[in-house]
Amino acid sequence: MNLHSADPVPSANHAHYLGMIPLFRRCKPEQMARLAQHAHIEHHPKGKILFISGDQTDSYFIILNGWVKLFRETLDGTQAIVDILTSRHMFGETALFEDKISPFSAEIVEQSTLLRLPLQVLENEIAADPALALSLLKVMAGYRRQQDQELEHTKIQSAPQRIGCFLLRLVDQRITGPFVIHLPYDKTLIASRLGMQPETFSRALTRLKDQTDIRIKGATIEGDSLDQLASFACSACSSSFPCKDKNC
Amino acid sequence: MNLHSADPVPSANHAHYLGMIPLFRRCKPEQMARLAQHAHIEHHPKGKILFISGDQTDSYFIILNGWVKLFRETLDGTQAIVDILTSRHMFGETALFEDKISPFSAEIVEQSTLLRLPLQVLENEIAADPALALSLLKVMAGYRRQQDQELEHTKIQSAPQRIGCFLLRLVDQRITGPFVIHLPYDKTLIASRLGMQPETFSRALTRLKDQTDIRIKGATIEGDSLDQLASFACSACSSSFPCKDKNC
DNA sequence: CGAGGGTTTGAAGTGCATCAAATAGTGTGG
DNA sequence: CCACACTATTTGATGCACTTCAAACCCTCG
Repeated sequence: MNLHSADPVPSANHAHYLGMIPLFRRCKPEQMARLAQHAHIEHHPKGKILFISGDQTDSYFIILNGWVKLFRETLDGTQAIVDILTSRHMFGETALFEDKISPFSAEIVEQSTLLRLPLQVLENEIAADPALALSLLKVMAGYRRQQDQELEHTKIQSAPQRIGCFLLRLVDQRITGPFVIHLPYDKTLIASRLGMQPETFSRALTRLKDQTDIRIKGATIEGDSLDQLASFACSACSSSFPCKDKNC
Repeated sequence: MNLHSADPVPSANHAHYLGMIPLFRRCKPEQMARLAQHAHIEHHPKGKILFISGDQTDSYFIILNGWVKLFRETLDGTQAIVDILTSRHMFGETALFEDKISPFSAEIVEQSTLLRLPLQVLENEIAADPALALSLLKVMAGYRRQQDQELEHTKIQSAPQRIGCFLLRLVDQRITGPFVIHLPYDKTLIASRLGMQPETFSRALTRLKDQTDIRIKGATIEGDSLDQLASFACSACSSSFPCKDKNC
């Protein structure tokens, strides 16, 4: 397996990908071209560490496909997962405001294709374009709200409720009829994403099944309506269902 | 007690306060004057609710003195405390990126003097001045890192460790000799700030005392060196002591 | 088929929450 | 200055949720 392969296609072609993420949605074509000017595509195998918390870094990334885990770890090796991201998510841009030091580590958890972009160019564009700065501010405010809710959840939701909330974020919450959910990655990884042990996850999922009407077959979960799931999961949440922005 | 008293002094005099907070430290005098143009000073008694999560809001605040609690609550009344702030802290500016809806509630926990400022003016200045936008981005990145660490702490630190970490944030971490710490507010409030019950706080503080060399007399805590406290509290933390920016 | 990782189940332990009650501390009016 | 009321804090007893350790099971893939 190749650890990293660069794509020879000219950078201008990569600008197209930038339009997929919220931060750059309103950029003008020439600005996108500048932002993408030194971009290149990278393929990474499962397990690859992109960078370590505390590292100096010059790049930020957009995920074209695959899954990436952001985490921090203590001296004794315990991991605290910051987030797990997939297609159309961006990461690493935070380093721009931390003296180019990344506040977390990043690891590929499913074989992934990434677009690597230079922080320097982003910095220049932000300094010159208040609209882009405002856009990034909005994105950061969103991160913050998401984190707020996560904190709230770990404090006041039970393990089964956190799982229910996690499941709700995997589907289109507007659908009213039957639904099918495919767990996007390992149950073990979901468990640590939710801050619990694999054993706890397994048992909590069983409890969730008993208390709602969902059915579980391996990594597939289905049910006849989201209502029961939502009322179970969201009863200990300050925001109401359906959750804005898929953050329960 | 008066619920709210406006100050008659012209707004230009208030610009001086803006220089105290990181966001505005580098602003030019005329920009500060514009930012402060509709500011006014408010005095609020303990218990006063400034605004409720979900409220439309037009103002942000700078605390001149006192203590303010930011929190969210669920349908059943459980509170999740977002932060507790004092002099030289700013709050409420997040609403700018959330359609002027505040994502949390704010309550005065100790009689406070606040400077109330209009969001609209801040919005205008940011849109016109990339340097100010960058400054706000830096502030927001700081919030994010702080939250990240808080999340990590609630997940992997024990109650006594969280208290130790909280204490370390109250002192100048560079001092090497004996130290004295005064708890800034109610133990009950500290407990909920740290996401635990008052009873748990009391017991955890006792356990912390047993495992380190600190001495406790009411709201005063002292010891001969921070080392032992730090090595106890920070062993389950991804950042190392002394903690950058007083965030252990 | 057999090896190995992911997942589940069982049993026991730990830490925090909860309920209840005692104690300390603070401010009040007499 | 004292007694009282009220709140903050501590202590005790008990319960529950999650963790930990151990082992079984299952599923995939060579």
